[in-house]
Amino acid sequence: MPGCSTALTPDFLDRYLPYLLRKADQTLSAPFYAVLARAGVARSEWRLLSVLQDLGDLRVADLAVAALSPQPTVTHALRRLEDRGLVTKTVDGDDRRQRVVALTPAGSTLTRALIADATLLEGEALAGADGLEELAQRLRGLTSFLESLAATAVDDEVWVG
Amino acid sequence: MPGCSTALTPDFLDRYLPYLLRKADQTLSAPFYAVLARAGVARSEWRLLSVLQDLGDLRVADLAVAALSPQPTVTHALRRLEDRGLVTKTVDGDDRRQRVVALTPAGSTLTRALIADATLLEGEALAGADGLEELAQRLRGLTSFLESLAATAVDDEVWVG
DNA sequence: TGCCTATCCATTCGTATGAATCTATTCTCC
DNA sequence: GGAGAATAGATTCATACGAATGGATAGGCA
Repeated sequence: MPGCSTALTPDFLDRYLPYLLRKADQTLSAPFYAVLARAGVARSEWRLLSVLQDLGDLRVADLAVAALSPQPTVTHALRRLEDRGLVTKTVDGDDRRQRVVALTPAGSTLTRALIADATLLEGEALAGADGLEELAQRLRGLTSFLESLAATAVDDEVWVG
Repeated sequence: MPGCSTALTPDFLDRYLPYLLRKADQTLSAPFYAVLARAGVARSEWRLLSVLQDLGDLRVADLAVAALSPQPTVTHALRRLEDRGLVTKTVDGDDRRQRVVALTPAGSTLTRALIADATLLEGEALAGADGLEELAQRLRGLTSFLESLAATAVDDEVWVG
């Protein structure tokens, strides 16, 4: 009898926060992913567009951080978006290594439409669910807690080595 | 002046639950991803291993659902894991279309070690954070709420069309 | 039984991904 | 001012990804 059919860590996943977070994300996002597909926008591209719409023009590195994506992935996606005329990249005057990314009017229009759809779908999906603002608050709090920990760890490394 | 530098939907992301979920996941998981990289296990593979360890032997389709991954992605990853001797696939006796996936002893050993690391890292990261069990509870509740909605919607489609 | 449909999983194939690396530019400090 | 370190971002390239599809098996029904 091959394999180890007994679950040796029962309910690990059911208590493992990353799994729960990912599962909630996927379940909640599924309907919107269909919208994106119809619009011909990849998920990685949507992340860039929504960040730009929300935060305004950004350098590539800042965009990568805000969009939770690795920098090369951002550069690739930006080229696709640029080819479609949805964003522009302009060399920063002060530091010519830097490129400032901005939505074009067409990009902004598309993004605002997508955000409207996302908001609508989220509202529909979550109608009847309660404690959402508290959930959001907890998630923000958890993330900033973790980020402050990471910052402290980095500082420690600097001090130690 | 190219672009639309004004943010027309300020704070959309800061209220958009999928973004918050994803951000929390990435921030929390980052240290463990380094562990996976050292172990030579891809994230998609880790998801399969942890599900198998947690739930026991599964058919490919069930594995895909539980691991939150598309079925072809699961099939690809399973081949890699099989090549490394971490899982086995056996044809089900009753229904010969089905393949039952099981961890090998080596796969189970590796997975238990990874789960131990994950648990340890999560514990370290979350030490000092409070209200975690409530957060987990809310996430489970949100997901099952969304899933019941989706089930209802599917039923509706059946009735209507 | 024979046919039609549904289901399970594998495969194909074009594209996206991201680790590693490279180039260009700026900063630091003597 | 010039050498070396540091940083921004582009590029390369091997690989993973997943939508679409195919092949095999099972179920339903005449």
